[in-house]
Amino acid sequence: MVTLQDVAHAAGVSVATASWAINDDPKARIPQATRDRVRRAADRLGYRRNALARGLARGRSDLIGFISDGVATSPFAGQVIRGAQDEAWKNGKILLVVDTGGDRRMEEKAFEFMLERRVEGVAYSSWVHRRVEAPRGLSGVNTVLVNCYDREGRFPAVVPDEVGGGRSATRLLLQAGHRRIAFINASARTPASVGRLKGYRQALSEAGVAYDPSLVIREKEADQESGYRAMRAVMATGATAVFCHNDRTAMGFYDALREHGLRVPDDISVVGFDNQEVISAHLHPALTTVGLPQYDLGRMGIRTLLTGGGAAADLSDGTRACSGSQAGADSPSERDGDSPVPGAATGPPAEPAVRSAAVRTGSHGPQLVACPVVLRDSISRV
Amino acid sequence: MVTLQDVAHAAGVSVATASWAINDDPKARIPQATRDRVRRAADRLGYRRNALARGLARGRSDLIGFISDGVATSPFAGQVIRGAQDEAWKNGKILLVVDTGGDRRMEEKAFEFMLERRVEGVAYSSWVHRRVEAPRGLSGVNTVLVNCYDREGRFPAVVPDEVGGGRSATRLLLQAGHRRIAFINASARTPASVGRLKGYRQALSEAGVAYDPSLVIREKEADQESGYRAMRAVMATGATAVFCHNDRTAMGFYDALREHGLRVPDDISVVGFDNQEVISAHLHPALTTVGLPQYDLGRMGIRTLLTGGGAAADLSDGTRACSGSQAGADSPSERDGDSPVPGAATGPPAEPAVRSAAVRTGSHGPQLVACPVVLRDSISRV
DNA sequence: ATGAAAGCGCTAACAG
DNA sequence: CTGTTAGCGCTTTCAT
Repeated sequence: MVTLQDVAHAAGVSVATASWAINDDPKARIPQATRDRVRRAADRLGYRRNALARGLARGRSDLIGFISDGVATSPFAGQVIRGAQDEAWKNGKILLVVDTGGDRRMEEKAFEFMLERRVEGVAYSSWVHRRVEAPRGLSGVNTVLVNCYDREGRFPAVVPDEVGGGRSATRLLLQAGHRRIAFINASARTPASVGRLKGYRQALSEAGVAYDPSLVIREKEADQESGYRAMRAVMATGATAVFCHNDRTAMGFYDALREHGLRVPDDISVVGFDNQEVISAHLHPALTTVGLPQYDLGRMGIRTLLTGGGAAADLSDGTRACSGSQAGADSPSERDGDSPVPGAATGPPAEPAVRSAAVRTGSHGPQLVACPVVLRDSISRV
Repeated sequence: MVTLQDVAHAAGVSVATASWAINDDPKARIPQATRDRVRRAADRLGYRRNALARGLARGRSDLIGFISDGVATSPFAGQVIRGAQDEAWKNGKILLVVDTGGDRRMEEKAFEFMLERRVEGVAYSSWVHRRVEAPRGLSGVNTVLVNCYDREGRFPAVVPDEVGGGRSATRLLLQAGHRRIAFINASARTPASVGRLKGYRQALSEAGVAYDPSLVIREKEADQESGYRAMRAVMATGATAVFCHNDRTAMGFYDALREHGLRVPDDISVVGFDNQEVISAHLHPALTTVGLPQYDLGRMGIRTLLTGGGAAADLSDGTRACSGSQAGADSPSERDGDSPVPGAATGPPAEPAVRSAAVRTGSHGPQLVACPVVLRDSISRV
């Protein structure tokens, strides 16, 4: 293993100089010639920095912990990690990911590991948007909650804007001329069910349509079975459109419909939620739905962690703060510039993708990330 | 930040003694009393080991790199990570996960990061089972390929036993009395399409059923559309059962069937592949299918990395080597014991779950992991 | 502009 | 049985 000392020696300079050259430290004024000489020596010898030593000396690890209760469980979580990773990377940090499967014991072990590794913060994320019992052990560490929040609001949190999403979904139907719109909702009081219902009501109200409770079909779960079962009830209401709590529910609804010889969107328009691609993109006809801003949840989570707030960060790179319900329809485009990176040699690749995120930054409560509308073919004008 | 020195001081011993006590080093013979005294001092002060310093001193990081081209993309990859993580953990190691989204540039950066971190090995995994161009940079590092393999076989690899899986799927149908079994396959020559076809033929041949090429419907892709489209062709063959290349294909097939007023399994029996739960578990009727051994791929990958071979590892903990095609039907149960862990204080939680993996260990070619059969309701006896 | 040297927190000989 | 001490590889004053 070749060390900085070797490089210094080979380049005929001291280790100190070598160090400065390698990391091209701006505050060390070294002539370009020397820099190059060191660089070349390093390349020639195949030198590679030792992050352990570096971390020890600098007192920072450039590591960020990411605890998930289920990357595994869900087609969902993956994108969150992607977002988190990209943002971390952009700041010269790297993610230490642990999937605990929700196991408390594992969670604690995970903390232990991370703290020993001297992570600079930890993002605690949930598979499903929910309130969590903020695990003790988190206190004392720079923390952010992703796709979840704690009751006391002790930790900054970033979650999807369920209300805005429900509103967008309903608006889609309203804008297509529907007035009698059913809503198959889950009965458990989750952020999703409460929020989406609220959004549904807001949209109706905005459109001057009276809220009719009998149009809301409550199902215990929100899965295929529910949608399947709810179909009769929905059709009985005489609704011309239905907002399904999620894509899985919509899938079941499609099933039931087909068995009765009914068709989407001719007999009824449908909009889902979650944009679970395997389902929504491949149903017949493809399902118009509202997506979860997974990537952005991860991204904003890490950003919040790194800036210790988030609000400042939003403005700093073009992401616009909005009222929390213009959801996706017109979220601002944002180009990620090449932000300066600590330790230029380890700078991340430029992120070419243009991603968007409409974020509401309230001083109270979790940070809301807008849910984008995904237009497909399950709505017909009336 | 409290250091070992502080603890030593508080306990009235030297740092060396404190170190031994904390890590209860077996080869240091320290009276229990002293150990306890140190431990208590540590607890009292809230001491936490510094893995950076420790790693630097010991010359090992206890870090393993895991590069994925898509945790994000796929509901699949998650379980692989889980398996990898659990196995790593069991050995006192922790995973450094990077999702490159398949981007070459990012891949290289990922290597860089990992090598700087002095990972003890890297698992390079693909979202879909395929041959990969082993990225340069891997040479020189302890490596294992997961769910992929390189042409030259330079690296140890662990992949699902597609042949065995195809065979199991077909057998299921055969055992139910079917003789005319169609196979909707993807036409691209992927490990999945050639392997599953091979397995299909093997099963037929074993059952003394002649192979009839006209029963194999080739579709460009293997998605919902394909299944949907293939339905007519399948029914035209007069088959009483069909083996779909994957669950998505089966989903499309179901769709088409229903539109024609046909029913599963009365009009035709169906078996899928992949066990993509969102789909298979929730179709009507639920789809019998063959699963991908995702968790075990990850697990075996890391094990192979750690033991530098895999063969030895298999025998060492009860996993049986088999001929490579008894696939899942009767894979042995295995209980993960609490293997001894370097640095007892960081030992992983006991893994209570009983997982199984039938593995073929050939000296040539990738290590094969069996694909388990998942029985549901889409097959009827004939 | 560059070098010498003092750590960073811990481990592992080596002494006693 | 326990303490002393020399590193691990790098960063960062402080001199020069």
